[in-house]
Amino acid sequence: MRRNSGGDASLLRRLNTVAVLRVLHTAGQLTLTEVASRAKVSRPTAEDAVADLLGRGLVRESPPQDGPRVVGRPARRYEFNVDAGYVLGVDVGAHKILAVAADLGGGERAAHRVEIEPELPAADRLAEMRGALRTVAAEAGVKLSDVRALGVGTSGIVDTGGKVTLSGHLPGWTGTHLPTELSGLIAGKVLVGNDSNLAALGEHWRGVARGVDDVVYILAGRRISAGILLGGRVHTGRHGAAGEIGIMRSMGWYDTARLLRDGHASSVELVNRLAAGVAATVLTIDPEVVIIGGGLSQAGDALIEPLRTKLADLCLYPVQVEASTLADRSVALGAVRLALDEVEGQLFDLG
Amino acid sequence: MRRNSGGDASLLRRLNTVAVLRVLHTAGQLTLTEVASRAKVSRPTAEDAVADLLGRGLVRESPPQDGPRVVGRPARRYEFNVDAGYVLGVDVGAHKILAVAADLGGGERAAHRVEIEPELPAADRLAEMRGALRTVAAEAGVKLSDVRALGVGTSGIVDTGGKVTLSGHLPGWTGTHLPTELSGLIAGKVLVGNDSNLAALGEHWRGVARGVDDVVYILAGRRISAGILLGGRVHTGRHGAAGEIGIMRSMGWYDTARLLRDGHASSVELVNRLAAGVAATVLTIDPEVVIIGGGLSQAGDALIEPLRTKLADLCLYPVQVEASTLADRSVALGAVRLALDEVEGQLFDLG
DNA sequence: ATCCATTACTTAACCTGTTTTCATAATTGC
DNA sequence: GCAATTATGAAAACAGGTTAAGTAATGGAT
Repeated sequence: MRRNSGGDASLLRRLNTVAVLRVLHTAGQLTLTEVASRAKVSRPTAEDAVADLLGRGLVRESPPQDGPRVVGRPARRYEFNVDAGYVLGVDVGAHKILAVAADLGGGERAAHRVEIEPELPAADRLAEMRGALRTVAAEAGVKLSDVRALGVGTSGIVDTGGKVTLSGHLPGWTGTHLPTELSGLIAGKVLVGNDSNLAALGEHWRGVARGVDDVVYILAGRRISAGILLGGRVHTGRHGAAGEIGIMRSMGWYDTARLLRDGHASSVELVNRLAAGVAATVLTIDPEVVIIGGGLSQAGDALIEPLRTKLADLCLYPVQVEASTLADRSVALGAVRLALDEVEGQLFDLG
Repeated sequence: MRRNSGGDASLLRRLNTVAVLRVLHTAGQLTLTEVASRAKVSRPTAEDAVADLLGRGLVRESPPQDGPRVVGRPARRYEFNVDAGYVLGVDVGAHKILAVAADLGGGERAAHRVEIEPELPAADRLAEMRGALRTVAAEAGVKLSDVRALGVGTSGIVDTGGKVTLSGHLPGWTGTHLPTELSGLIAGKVLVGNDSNLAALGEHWRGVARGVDDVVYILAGRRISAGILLGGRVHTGRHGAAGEIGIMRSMGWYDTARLLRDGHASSVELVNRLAAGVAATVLTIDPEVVIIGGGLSQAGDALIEPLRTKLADLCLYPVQVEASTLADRSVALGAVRLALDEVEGQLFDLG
């Protein structure tokens, strides 16, 4: 909200209205008196703002409380209207498409999963994706015109405009401009993110990284990449390629993955190579927590424990290492969160 | 400036005053009409704000223009008062202490350099530092009571509170809490940063990274570490250890440095090992530019050119590689910038 | 030297929005 | 039914910003 220009009284009104909305968004149901005190405005101002927000459908009156009555005239209660709009999030991977619908409060309304073939051409993949999004919206009872933003998580490298500039293993996927392909579907904006970055965002929101703002998420499977959250925000880098540590020579992940597939690699060697790559990232970023996700994370403590030990040896400071708790839903949830961030930015940054 | 509470008309006044100050800070000399139009307030409001800022000494009237006169009543011109306060920056290293004094406009007023012995005990090093700061202030004609902030750059790992939690080669330096040691000296706040981070900040401000917001600065000498700027802000990490890539096993910098000292390492091997370490950081961060500084950077193009080639080979995207242009002044300048950021934050975030 | 065009400065009236204050409404407990 | 308590609503007071009109200072033309 870094304004570098001034304003008149109408700015003040917008500021106060946003402050009231914010208060109602973070707290649950509140009386006008509570709203006024939390937003640090007088009661009449709070009343004005709430009336305004009611008119715009962003706030609604809560049903009467059934709790123990107290003395005095009972106050009306108001709450953020989570049905003021909806967002969709979708994870499009090699083997599956997972779409999730949520309300503006972040409440999940529906999820829909489609299994697909890795070899599926880009056009068909896109068609499946559109179908999954339509289905999940229908299941949630959400009209696509009420969808305020759509988050998309995809493997590969995504530039700031939402174009997939490099995808190693999805046929024809490189060069796909996802906002163009999907913008006709919904009313709102389309936001695209790299899968490991969105997985990090998902774990930050609903998973093991709740409350932790500096996070590295390691997506470990056939390939390996890292998703990076700094200050709670996704770090994408100049080309959107931040965290693409899989091609690091010294790490030898390609070789390891090949050996692993052929059954030649011992788990000790696997852990050592994984640890070397993770250490490079941890030493660079110095995060608070490292989350292990992707196919390899299904190994559970058998992988995590030795990795912890090895990492403690390689790094300057011990770093918390955790397994993903959202399994293969983390990317889709991160996509939802990306969409929610966009909508909340619109709601809170002006009026 | 993320306010989550509202306000009354007095907030509006503070907002407008800050907007006017900002306009005057970024532009040079402006007439009231220009101020009003740039700050998007009416002329009387701009006049009020300027009068207020004049009273607080943050703005001053400019001397009459000597340019070609135009028709009409000549306007008075106002400018940000760079003498409203001063900042100091100091780089304390193994071999030297470099202190710089600057005004609030970032103009350098004096610099003072002291050569010291690497073995100097911490107490003596602190004493030399205080002396250098007093000297540079005196040379600049600045009273220490007018110093609004002091930035300190030191090698080693610095936590968020400004304590040196780990310093490998300065005797007794580990555990030094620099704000405590130096706060009696000046009126303002003491801010501490790691040397490579501040070097990155310095290059961003006055060096080769001007206008580039995602920067990795490689401090390469006996030891190696990286300073990281993301979105123009220093990234320190959880423990302040972000960029401490020197201990990375796969990189073998320790060995290389030893071989180098003994004359056994070829420059090819040196470049290869350096490139491996830098690539690990570049792949993780995906910065726009990599700056090579420290002792090794004196090799100039003989180092930079092969490094560019090797990095292009190791990384996914070609990254711009440049030699530091500030030589051994980058840390001190970064320390000045750190102090200026603090002061500007105070000036602009409220009134 | 005087007057005019031009631009800057100053002041007063008006508007928007917030706060304070006071009166009124709705509920519980006796 | 009445007192105590708490919420609601309306009016007056206040602060700050904008618009608009008048005043001051300068260069150039006559």
